[in-house]
Amino acid sequence: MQPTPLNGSELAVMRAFGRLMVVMPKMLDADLQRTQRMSLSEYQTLRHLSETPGNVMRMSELAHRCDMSFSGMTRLVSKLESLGHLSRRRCESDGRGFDVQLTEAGFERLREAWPDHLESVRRRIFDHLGRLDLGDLAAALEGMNESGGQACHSAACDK
Amino acid sequence: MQPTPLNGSELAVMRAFGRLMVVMPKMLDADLQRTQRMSLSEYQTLRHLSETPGNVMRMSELAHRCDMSFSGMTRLVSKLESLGHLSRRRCESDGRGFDVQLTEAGFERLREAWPDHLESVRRRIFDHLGRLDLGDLAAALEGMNESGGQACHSAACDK
DNA sequence: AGTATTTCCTTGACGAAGCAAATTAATTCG
DNA sequence: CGAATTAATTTGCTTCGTCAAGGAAATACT
Repeated sequence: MQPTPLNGSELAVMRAFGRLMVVMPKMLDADLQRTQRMSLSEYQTLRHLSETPGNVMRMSELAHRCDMSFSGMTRLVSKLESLGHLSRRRCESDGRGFDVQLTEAGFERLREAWPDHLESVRRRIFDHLGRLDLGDLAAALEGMNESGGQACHSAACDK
Repeated sequence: MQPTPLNGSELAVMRAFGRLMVVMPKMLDADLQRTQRMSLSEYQTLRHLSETPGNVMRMSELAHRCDMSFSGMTRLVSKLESLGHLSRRRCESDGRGFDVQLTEAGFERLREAWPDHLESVRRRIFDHLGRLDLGDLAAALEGMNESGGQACHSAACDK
């Protein structure tokens, strides 16, 4: 009672994709760790902050964008705060929340790290796209990301 | 001194890809966990065993194929052994090594799990490929997997 | 106003997986 | 053959990130 079997190419894609999911995050993380002594999640956190107006975001929003649980984000932010890359202060309009603000040092750290990260991404990903159309690929990847049904990790379900 | 900046589509691909690396493994794992009470790495381990002649493999070989460290594989195999999905016995030709053998029960478990996993992969991945050519995609993914420079996690460097 | 509910974040406990060191077996060398 | 070296796993310890529970502020209800 197979739900429609796979043909040759599909099987190849499935295998390669399966492996990629395991290996690619490790490679990108290892590259960043090696060249910049920084983890991929730290990088992503700083990047998201840097891309928001004012470089300030609520914890929840940040966790959401980074696809992490609230608790995971609390821990990561604590670490980045101790490194001086960002600061956390109670939100004025809502005393329950916290505003996370990218510091100048954090911004500097990001500027310092991104060329290496970009090089890593280029070498590990872009250099292998071959004939694939970038627009089609972007659309496909975005579709996958939205395939929702939420893994139920990721922020939404920490509580 | 940017190492060649990204154009629009490239940026979109990079962002989507970055997110996918974080989210997709969680989604596939959560799907399998929900429908089959099994983790993705358990599944992959059983699958690799099932695809080898005789359904036997050395620990190191298995770790290598699953892109896990030796230690991680030792623990995973211990768990699967306690579940009766596989058995481990000293290798005859080399007393240092162990042969891991998929049991009939393990094989059955895999047969039971794969339709759900396939459905999950189909829904999360294949349903979003749009115009992408499967052959080109497979080639690209394989290229990325080989982008080597080993993350240095993954088996090779556990020691 | 006073209590109940909900929201936002933090903390505690835990599991998965990695690295480094330890273990035991095979091999190489003198 | 016995010591030194190399190989295949395992065990100890640490880190990352999740879930479950808790605390404090805001909101809703009476």
